[in-house]
Amino acid sequence: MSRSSPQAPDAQTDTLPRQQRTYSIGELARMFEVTPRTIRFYEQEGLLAPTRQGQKRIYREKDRVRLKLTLRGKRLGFSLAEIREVVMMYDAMPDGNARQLKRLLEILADKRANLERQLEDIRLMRMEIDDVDQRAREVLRQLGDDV
Amino acid sequence: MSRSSPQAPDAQTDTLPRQQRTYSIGELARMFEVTPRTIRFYEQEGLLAPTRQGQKRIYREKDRVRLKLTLRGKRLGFSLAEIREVVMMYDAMPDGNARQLKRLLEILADKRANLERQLEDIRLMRMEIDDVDQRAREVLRQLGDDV
DNA sequence: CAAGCACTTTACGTTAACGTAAACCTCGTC
DNA sequence: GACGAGGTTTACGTTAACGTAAAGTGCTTG
Repeated sequence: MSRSSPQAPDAQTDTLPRQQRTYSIGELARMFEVTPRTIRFYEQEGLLAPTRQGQKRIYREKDRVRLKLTLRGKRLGFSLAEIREVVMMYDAMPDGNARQLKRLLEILADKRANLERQLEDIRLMRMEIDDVDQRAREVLRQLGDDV
Repeated sequence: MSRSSPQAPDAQTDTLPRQQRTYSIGELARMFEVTPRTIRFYEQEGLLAPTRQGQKRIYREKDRVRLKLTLRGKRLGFSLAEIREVVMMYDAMPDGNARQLKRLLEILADKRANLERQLEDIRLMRMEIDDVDQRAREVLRQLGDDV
């Protein structure tokens, strides 16, 4: 699997097949509308593992994807610890022992259950919002006659 | 709309039409699997407004529903501030002026958009979970041949 | 009446997830 | 060679959402 690293260190801009593209912290931050601080924090929490070029962080596709997944998880209300749990086990999978793998399956089932409940919650909350919306429009309409 | 309050202050147990039932803080806490502290905190944050009987808090149906909605909102990752915003405006609706109502509609649209994005997030995350699950089972199967 | 619940208030503690500030490199460029 | 744009580390600050502990109230039950 180890591919000989290309010796051209610089000269990348646009024509790269995306698998080899790299990103600076600022780039990623703009892409996902977060601050660099957030990205560094996620690294510190073990969610990202960029390489270095001198002292600067270099992010690969893998890191970008991880960041995306992390932010998605956050939007769904997962804690960074929960997210890390899955992500790290995913990485440890190839050489994972059976116990670890079964544990992973458990966690996944758990997350899935969580998602299902969220779906139901969304359904219910939608209905309530629609309801409130209706009423508000009603009142507005009647107010309109007055104005 | 004002119904004369029934004079029997005690003697309630089971036969009440649920609209008149009241709850203690402990009851509610058990019902929703939260601590009394949480419920008091929500009151302090303006999400609940129980009446008092002496110094004890008395919760009505309305409070129970609010608590339910609040917890649902929390499961979806909303902050208490966001939840309060909607809940309070909902209460202020009947005599709401047009500006307030339009603001409410804005907020609702916002929440709705949020929910839609969450739906998409859930869809994607489900797929990824399914994927990881698949792989894990694969590895487990091959490991099974070995064991 | 002592004991035990269930409740109360007050107040300080804790955790997660960053924000913010200061002080320092390291380029390209004017 | 000063400087501005990006990057770095270190470290303290902040906010939300409660937890936890202490000390008191009020009822009812042995």
